[in-house]
Amino acid sequence: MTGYEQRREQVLDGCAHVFAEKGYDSASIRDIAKAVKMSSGGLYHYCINKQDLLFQVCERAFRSLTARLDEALSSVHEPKERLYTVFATHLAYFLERPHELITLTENLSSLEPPGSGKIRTLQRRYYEVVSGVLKSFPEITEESLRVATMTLFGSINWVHTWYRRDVDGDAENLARVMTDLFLHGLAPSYQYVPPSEQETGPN
Amino acid sequence: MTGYEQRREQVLDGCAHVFAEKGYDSASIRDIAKAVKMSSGGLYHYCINKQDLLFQVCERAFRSLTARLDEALSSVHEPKERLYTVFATHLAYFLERPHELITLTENLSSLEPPGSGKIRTLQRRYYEVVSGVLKSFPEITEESLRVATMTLFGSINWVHTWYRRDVDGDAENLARVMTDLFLHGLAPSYQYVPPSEQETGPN
DNA sequence: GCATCGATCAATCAATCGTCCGATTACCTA
DNA sequence: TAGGTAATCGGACGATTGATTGATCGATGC
Repeated sequence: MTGYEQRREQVLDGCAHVFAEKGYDSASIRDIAKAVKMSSGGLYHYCINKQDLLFQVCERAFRSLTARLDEALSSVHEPKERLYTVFATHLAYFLERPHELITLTENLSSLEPPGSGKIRTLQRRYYEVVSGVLKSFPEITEESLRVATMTLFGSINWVHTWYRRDVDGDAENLARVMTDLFLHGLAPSYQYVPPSEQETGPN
Repeated sequence: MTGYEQRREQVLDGCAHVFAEKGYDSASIRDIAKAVKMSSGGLYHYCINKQDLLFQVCERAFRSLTARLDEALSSVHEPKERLYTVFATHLAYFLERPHELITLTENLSSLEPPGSGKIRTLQRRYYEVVSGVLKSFPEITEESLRVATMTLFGSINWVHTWYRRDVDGDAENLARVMTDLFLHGLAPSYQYVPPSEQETGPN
């Protein structure tokens, strides 16, 4: 990796930090420059504008996250273990580089075309992989697959708002509890029936 | 309700719209003024500053959401039905006033003291109610209660990023699918055991 | 019909924004 | 050490920000 590329990595690290803590819109170029110990003008040797910085952060994060998941899933074939792998890989990445995933979940809506389109492609690919893992469970219906996948993403992407290392343990522990919740549910032996159907439906 | 209070409601509605669509930071006072058909100066008859507008939107949303959930839960006592009530109430509110809940989930981090503290109190109260519903399930352990509650919130608060009325149906349908997922899970008859424990643990 | 008062307006303030640019430094090669 | 390129700096630009002001509008009470 050249010196330029190394410095660029540092710049993107600083961007992720600032974006995650202040939000893209209220993070100024001068904030970022200060975080990477550079003048605001000097930043423009590593991007074409502020939008491009957000794009580069998101792209790098999505690519490395996807690469890790592909690698981890390649050696796991049992459905339940694959589900655990999804949780564990994503959560481990979050604990390792929280600012990147926070930027991804909190500031992706600030990304404008054409960058937003490219990121959406990476996002869709990640979705397909996770959705494929869920599809291997026989209980999943075509109707519930979409909701289940989105529910899983919601669960994972919300972690950064409440996670505390001293209370919630490491990624493996969290992944175990969440996997268990997704496999069992709260009351595995009962089927919920809305009140309007309770006279005729099973309970 | 006085004329002033009516106009104030309209102002807050407009704020919620603009905050939800542009985000608090990049929403300017002029954007809000245009949305409520008023000059930027005139807005300051209904707030002390821009922060106060965000606070008022969040407070109003949290109070009415909590009131609805309290009311709905007061006549439901069976655990599974109470869980469904949580989903249905929250999702119905989202479909009815999406901009308010989007503002709540996307822009709460832009709220500064002292307003943020007051909102956090309302938030905690809402958490306690939902957590209480989950606690009534015998399968819930003390360790998993926190994770389960936060997972539930993550699932619900993520809906605004993917929901499409034509694909995903109304609030009752969505609540039914999500309740089912939380009760059953994906593979209710199996218990997940991490690979490292597979030699000795049950499977 | 006059006075009063809350509501709203256009105009404006200093501050900060993203971006750009010429000057300057740092570093590598010959 | 000389020369050239890449990296960085500090200051400047016009535009926009949140906020404030005095003037004006319209309804209400007397």
